[in-house]
Amino acid sequence: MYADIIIDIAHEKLDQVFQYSIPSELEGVLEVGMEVVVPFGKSNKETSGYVVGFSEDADYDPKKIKEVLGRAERSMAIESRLVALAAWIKEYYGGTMIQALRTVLPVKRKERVQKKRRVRLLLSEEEAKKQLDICLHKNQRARARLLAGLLDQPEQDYDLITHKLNVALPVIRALEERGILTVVSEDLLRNPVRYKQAERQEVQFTREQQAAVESFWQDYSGGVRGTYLVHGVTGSGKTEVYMEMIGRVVKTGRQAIVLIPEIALTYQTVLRFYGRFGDRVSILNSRLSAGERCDQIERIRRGEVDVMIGPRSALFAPFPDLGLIVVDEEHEPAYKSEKVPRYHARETAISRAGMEGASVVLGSATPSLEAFYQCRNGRYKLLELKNRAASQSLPDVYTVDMREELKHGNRSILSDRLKDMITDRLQKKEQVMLFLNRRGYAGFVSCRSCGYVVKCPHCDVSLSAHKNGRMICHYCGYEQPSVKQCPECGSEYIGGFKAGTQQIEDLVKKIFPGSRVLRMDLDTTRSKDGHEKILSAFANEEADILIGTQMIVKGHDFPNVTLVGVLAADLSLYSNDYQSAERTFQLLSQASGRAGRGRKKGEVVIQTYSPEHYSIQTAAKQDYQGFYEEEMKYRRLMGYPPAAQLLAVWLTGSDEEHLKKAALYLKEFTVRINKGGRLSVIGPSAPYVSKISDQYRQILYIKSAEYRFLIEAKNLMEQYIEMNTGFDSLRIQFDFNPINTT
DNA sequence: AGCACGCCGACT
DNA sequence: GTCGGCGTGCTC
Repeated sequence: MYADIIIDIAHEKLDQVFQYSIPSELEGVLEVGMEVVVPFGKSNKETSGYVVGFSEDADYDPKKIKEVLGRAERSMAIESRLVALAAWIKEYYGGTMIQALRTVLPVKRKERVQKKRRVRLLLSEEEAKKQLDICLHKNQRARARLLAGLLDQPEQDYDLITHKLNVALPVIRALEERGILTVVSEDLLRNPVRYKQAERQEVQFTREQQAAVESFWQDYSGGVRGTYLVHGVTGSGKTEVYMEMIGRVVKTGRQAIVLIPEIALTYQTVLRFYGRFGDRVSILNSRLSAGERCDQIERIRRGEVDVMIGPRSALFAPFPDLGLIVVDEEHEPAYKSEKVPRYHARETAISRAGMEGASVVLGSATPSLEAFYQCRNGRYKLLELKNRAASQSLPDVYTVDMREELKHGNRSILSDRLKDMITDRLQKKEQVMLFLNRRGYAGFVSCRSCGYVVKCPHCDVSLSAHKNGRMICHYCGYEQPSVKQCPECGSEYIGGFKAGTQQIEDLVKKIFPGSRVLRMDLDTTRSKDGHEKILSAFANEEADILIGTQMIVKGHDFPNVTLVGVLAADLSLYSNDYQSAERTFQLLSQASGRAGRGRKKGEVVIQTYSPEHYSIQTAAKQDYQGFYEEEMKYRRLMGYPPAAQLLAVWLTGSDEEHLKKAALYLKEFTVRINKGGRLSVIGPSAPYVSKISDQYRQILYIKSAEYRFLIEAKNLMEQYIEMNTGFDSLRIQFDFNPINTT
């Protein structure tokens, strides 16, 4: 029995597992995640490392394997628990242990950055020049380079010098001994987040809010830990509920993490938390510099922080006694990591909470099917907020059948009804949002006359039109030629959707001359703060109409918006993945939630070619349960999550033929290991984007009733890939219950 | 990262 | 020949 140990994740060259034998006194004592001391290198220097696993036999010359010396003196309990979480992530999502550790312990590498080292020249220019001559004379090239560099600029960054001048540590040390230069390390723990005094608004809880808090607190104070789903409509005051729960947990001396999708981390949200918890709140986000982030971690270590707010990565805040993790907007695809390990923050939060005796509170207006499914199973507890807190009423929603518009001879993107309503709002000096639903659009083909969409006969997802005139299913690889006529009604109005936000802007300006129009999409938000500028201009009523893609439906309340128009609601409905209906329901619900956030009542117009589709009908009625029931029927029938579990295996390589062959071999292997028909294998096939910068891609799907069978299959595939050199030139990644974010 | 090894030019 | 500096490669 050997222990697999990682020495130091800070350095890439040590980015591997080292095997050590276990002395008898440590047998049974060592656990995954434990910090140990081992002899390392030629001088057997005592170094600390983490146990990341165990193996029966040696992968290395057994004569050279050394023994673990013992447990680390001041082994930090928090880090051990995070390493254990990394081990769980590796097992659950695939990838290497090092990748998992990097995800979980990003702090380690920053410890050095904190002690920023600088090299300072101690001699005068004259003396230094003399030294430089001596060095040149003695042919000490590295020293000369260093001196010349310092003559240029007497004080420089240590890392900069070692990299740019290509000087190694011994050179610097030698000169330091001679009193020519000195290495200064400054400890810069900068001030924590700029704390602004925010007045705390006293809130009166609604009966629903109160009930949700008490239901949670009754369990928590009674020692019961669990997972809760707060299902609350937009404007129902979910944040207040979280803050009350957190406040009570913090009072017991434990800490809390609040996860939010990165884009939703607005200044306003943070201010509300500051208002309540003062400077015992900290934030982590991508806008903080590496140093600032490191300081926040240090503050956590010193016990100066009770509440950490941040995106996905904030989940790994090293709190000593974590009591609660809140995952707001739990359904957001941003919670799924797009890098290996492709972990899902919701599931990982639940796993961490389980390890540390904490509870988890999920929140959403449109819960993911996964989360609601667990409520139905009784694994999560459902807490409902059905009414808006400020007693605003929910908007009225109308659907417009665009097939009828075509019949009446209106071939424009805007329906007559929407045009009339926009005219009305312009007169009343109220504002309008037009939302073009382009999420997940992947070239599906539909009939504008009857709404028919060409689908894969095996997978029940829409086919993608490719430039070669063929239509392909990206799940199983089924292919057929493009259609010129609708197979259903024979109409020639069949094809892909072509209009973008630019065309809509032009059209709106033409139909409503004199109206002030703002457009928000990737083009107009490219500049720094472009996003914020457009939204605040619209909030200041500098424009009447805001046109945009899904980015306009998130956050920001515009009290004067009384009309929201959803154009082409179908675009996300027929994107070629199994979650398209769920995405559509979420987007339509969110878009509707933007209307009528002020005193005036809001209205929503949904334009669609498929008004009969359940995701559109239930979204119009704001009927989540109805949607859930219908969607689960489809997921059960097709064996998609959460009714079953799905594993995507991505293969990437530069040689297309070799890649395809390897994908087939891997498929055959999975068929061989499929004991008792627990797995069903689909593909391999080319994904919608089948080539990125000359790297071809293939994808293989494996379905199973239970997640653990997929983990088993993943582990066996990893072994198989490791053993067969044919896979060496390829990159293979596992993605459990994949989420399509394109 | 930190250490040893081995190459290569300079000098007793 | 030997000494010392500097690049390179390895660490279970």
